[in-house]
Amino acid sequence: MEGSQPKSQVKPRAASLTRDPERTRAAILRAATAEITAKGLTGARVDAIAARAGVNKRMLYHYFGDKQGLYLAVLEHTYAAIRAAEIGLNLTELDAAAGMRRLVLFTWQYFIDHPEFLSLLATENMNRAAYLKTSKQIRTLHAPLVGMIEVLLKRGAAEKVFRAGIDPIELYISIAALGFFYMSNRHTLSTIFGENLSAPERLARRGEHIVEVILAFLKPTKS
Amino acid sequence: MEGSQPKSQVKPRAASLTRDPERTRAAILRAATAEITAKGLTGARVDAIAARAGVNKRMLYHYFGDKQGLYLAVLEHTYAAIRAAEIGLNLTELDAAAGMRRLVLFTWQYFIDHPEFLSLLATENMNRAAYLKTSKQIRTLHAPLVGMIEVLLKRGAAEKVFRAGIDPIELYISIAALGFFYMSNRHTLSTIFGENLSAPERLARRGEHIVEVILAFLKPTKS
DNA sequence: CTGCATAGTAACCGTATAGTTACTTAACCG
DNA sequence: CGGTTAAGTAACTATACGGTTACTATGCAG
Repeated sequence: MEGSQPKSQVKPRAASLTRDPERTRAAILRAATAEITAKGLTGARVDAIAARAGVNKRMLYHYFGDKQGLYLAVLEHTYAAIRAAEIGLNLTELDAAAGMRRLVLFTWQYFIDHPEFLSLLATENMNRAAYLKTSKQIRTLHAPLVGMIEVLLKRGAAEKVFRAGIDPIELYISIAALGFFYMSNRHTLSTIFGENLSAPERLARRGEHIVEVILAFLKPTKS
Repeated sequence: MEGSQPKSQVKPRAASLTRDPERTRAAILRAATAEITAKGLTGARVDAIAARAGVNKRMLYHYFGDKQGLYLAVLEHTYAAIRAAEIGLNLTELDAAAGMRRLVLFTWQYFIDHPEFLSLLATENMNRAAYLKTSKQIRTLHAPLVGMIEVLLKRGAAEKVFRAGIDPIELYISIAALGFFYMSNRHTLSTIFGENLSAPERLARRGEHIVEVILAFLKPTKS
């Protein structure tokens, strides 16, 4: 352990000193995501991002132009990540109700696992979606869950286990809302109610609650 | 209109030049609320707040200590306002289902009318509720809607129009979530879906959707 | 009617911050 | 292998920003 290896000193510090644009770019993006989602766009400091990434500040400007360009890259990267995860969801083997349950729980779990996505959306909505509107990339990334919901609704209606005439976008918003609000506002809610809403058992309970609410809404009225 | 009144010139400019601590304080608070809810705490500029309020910047420090003190005052004032509105809600004359409908629509309408409340909560959650936790005032301001929901749930269960065993806090969070998320994320959602979610008819439709979702969840299962 | 506390003004200040300049060094291509 | 391009560094800069200093004016208590 304490011995030095005089033999193979060809590139002892190569891994960290060798130039590697992709790694540097990725490190900046990671650091920026952490800093911006923790402090917001205006609260984030470019010096802090550079320090966190372990790169010279100049590199942020080299790769991303300016702070706003970096923010846009973070936004696009984060949206691309959730879209990719959504596309990985396969519901074809399940019946309509089980498929809907899986879709709802998938969404809920994604929010639990990716608080940075919630923070970033909050930040971008404070900006009135100004950056999102400029991103052609994100606007071509259609939300696949809406399409999946549409299919489930049709199948469910055919199987007579769901009501007909439900708007998939309205439903998608509700599924997202029930999880998003709980997670994104967990700090104020926990304070107001004097309960720790982030406790694992509380999160599991919330997931079941959301499923119940959505399935109750979809259930045909026996009249 | 154009004539001057030479008679009563005792205090011609009195209203704007006379000292008036309460009015000045209120003007600062109003301006700070607008600036902070538009830009966030870190994005808000004390010079902008002073200019908007039409007062000397020094006065912000005179009345509120520093920027953080001003933010806390905005937070407390905004929470006090919603609590006051909630207390004004009277559901005693309605049956359980009608009462629940009114409570849900009241919450929804409050979010529509008070976007500053939504922005401020988003900002405070980015702060991980750090300021809320320091405010004894807000923490003594219990959410009255939870109590009202509890009463409605009991009455509804007795009338056999609601299921039994529903947690009022979980339900409160869901009622808030279905409206809050839609409004607070309306900019990104409108962009993604290419629809204007802020259109009045869309808001009305959303209100009815939320009522439907909540009442379906409360409905007893005929099994 | 005066003097003292408080409301209010204007100019100022230190520093934090986004962004730049001027330069060096590695890598790759012909 | 040499030279052009891109990756990377260090030091710097202009300014925006939160906060302060030093002062003036008002109004009310005694």
